[in-house]
Amino acid sequence: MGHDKAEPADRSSPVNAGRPPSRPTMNDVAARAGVGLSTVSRVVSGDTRVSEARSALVRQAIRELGFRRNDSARQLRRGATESIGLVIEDVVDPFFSHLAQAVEEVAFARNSLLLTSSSTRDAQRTRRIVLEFCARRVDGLIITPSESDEAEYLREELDAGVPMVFVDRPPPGGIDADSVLTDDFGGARSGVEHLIAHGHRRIACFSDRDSLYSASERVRGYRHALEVAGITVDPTLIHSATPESEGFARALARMLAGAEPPTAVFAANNRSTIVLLRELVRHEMRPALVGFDDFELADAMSPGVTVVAQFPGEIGRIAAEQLFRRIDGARGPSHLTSLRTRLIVRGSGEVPPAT
Amino acid sequence: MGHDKAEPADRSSPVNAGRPPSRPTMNDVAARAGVGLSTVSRVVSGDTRVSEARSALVRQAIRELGFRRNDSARQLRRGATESIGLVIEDVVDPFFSHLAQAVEEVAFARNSLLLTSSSTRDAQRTRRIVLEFCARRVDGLIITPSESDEAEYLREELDAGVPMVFVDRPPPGGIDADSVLTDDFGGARSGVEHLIAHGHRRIACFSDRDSLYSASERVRGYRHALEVAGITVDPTLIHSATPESEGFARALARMLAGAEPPTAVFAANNRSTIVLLRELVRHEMRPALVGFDDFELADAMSPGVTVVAQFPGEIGRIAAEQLFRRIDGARGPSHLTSLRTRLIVRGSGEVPPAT
DNA sequence: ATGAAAGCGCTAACAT
DNA sequence: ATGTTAGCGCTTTCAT
Repeated sequence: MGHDKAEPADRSSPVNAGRPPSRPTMNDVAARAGVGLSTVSRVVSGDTRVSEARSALVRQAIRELGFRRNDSARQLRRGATESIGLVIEDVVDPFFSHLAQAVEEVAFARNSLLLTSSSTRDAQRTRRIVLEFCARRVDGLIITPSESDEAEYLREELDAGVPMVFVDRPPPGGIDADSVLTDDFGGARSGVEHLIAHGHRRIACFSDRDSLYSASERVRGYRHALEVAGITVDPTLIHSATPESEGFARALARMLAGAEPPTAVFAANNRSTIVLLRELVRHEMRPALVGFDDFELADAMSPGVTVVAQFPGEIGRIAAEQLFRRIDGARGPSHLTSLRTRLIVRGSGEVPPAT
Repeated sequence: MGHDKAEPADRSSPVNAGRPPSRPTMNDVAARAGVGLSTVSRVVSGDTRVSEARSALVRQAIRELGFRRNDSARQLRRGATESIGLVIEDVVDPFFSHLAQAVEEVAFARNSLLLTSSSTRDAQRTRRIVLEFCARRVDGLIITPSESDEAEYLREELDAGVPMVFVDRPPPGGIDADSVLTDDFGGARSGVEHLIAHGHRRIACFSDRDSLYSASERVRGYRHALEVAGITVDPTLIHSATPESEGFARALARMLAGAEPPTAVFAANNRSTIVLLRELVRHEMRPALVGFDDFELADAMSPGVTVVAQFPGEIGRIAAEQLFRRIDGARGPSHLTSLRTRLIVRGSGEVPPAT
């Protein structure tokens, strides 16, 4: 006696040794504990309407068998997965990892599992990830849309009842959904105004591809600040391309070697800032610099780097909370949340123009 | 005609407007296409043994209905989820985000979904995440064990047939499983030897809590390097605590203000390096510095920061590949993979001792 | 090539 | 308080 129980025949039999030993089910537990199936279900689900005696019996059997509820079955039956999906561009980018961290905290507190995947800025990949998440029947989605997202499949899923919140960029293709964004225009404007206030008139701008919402907004803010100050925008001082690309360093070198080199640089995103910092060290040049998006060690550089800080953690937290509100059934019109930036003065933005 | 099909009664009915409109199933598709259920299943699963005519019919119906296969049902039936779980400490830490990125790439290439959660170095949370992943029946797990992991539940899951690979630290509690680690001892030793070679004899060491495997290994490497060089280890020059803690900056200040201040500092992890860099800038002190683990902008500091680089991406890639080998049925004895570090010389480690 | 039917492991009525 | 039963939506024999 002791182990001649209702074990499925294939478990730990020599012939089957080492094969995926299909795990015990609630039925196995019920048999072992000598109770009904639903009693087991109740105990596992924390339903209180079970006598202490039977409950103990069940818990005992669970322990002996190493039972773990199969969530696939639970999800199928209940029609909800208690999970949400997050599509970001790149986990390695601190902006997105902070965003993801905040979303994870909210999800964790709600007992929801977070599925995160990186689109690597590839619209095809974004699409594949979103559809995969939907096939897994996530309760909702938080998405950083890729620049060229054709919105059709998103709209379909939205119509099918999957709540979505878009972050860092507005919903693509005029989709009507919640979104949480940084005030890119205002932030860029304030950063450039800061440089102007310190006497600069030749200010270069290094952004990202113009097809990216945030990139183009920031360039717009840059232009606006100049115009308001009565400074003519010089297009040769604007470089819009992926910071990782070859041309970036070359564009900088060209500007610095020009007839009227810029005395200040506005780096419109964290990767631009880093590339520029590296290049400026190499060239031993020290123009004034303001970066968009704060970064670790900005205060340990010499001089410290003045930045327009945005708040990725806040974006993530607000987006997740809004998403759960929708999941809980909130029906109102879609929200657009725009987050103010904050200028953090550290030294690099206050360097006066070289005379 | 046109929409009087076999729709479940509750879909898009006025009374139910806006409620989770339960999505169409394969049955709905079959009815609409006028074919059998299994034909739909075959088409969706890419089974070729379906006539082109019927296949087209099915795909048409799928499009019209916006059908997406319910993976919960599929998983339940098939007994596999095509997903793996990854438990890291903190997504925001570049070490872990690079690790996660590499795992994601391998999983993506295998059509497996990656579930990532952060333990925040909390053993309870680690446990909850692991059990959650197991309830979802992930095909396998990659785990950074928390320092105080009691290994029992891990062993149980392992015995239940869940493949596991441990990263950055060996399997806890003598569990017999694959692992992928950095050569922490050797790396620390080489970093400290580099400082010694540049004439330093008073070398401080800032590590993490000693209960962390990698932290204690690195301190061991530090001690070993000193001993081999015939330098007496001064315990007042060793600080082992979470870099985020209050005491860290104070410990540094105390050492620098001491009778025989260190002329060099060994920072045993990336967060220590960053905290130290910040503090040294504040104090305007420039002792020689070697950090363990490379970081962005290490080359843009002045001087550039010399580091013992480890390769989190490699760790992640190797761990994921090993995991999938196990998932595919590989049965051999467990592997321990140890990755060499590389010293990257940038300036801060070559500062001579102050005279 | 196609369809009918069984059943994966669970939850939620519905009995008792 | 407890047990019985009917599915959730899919895959997979097994017939045809």
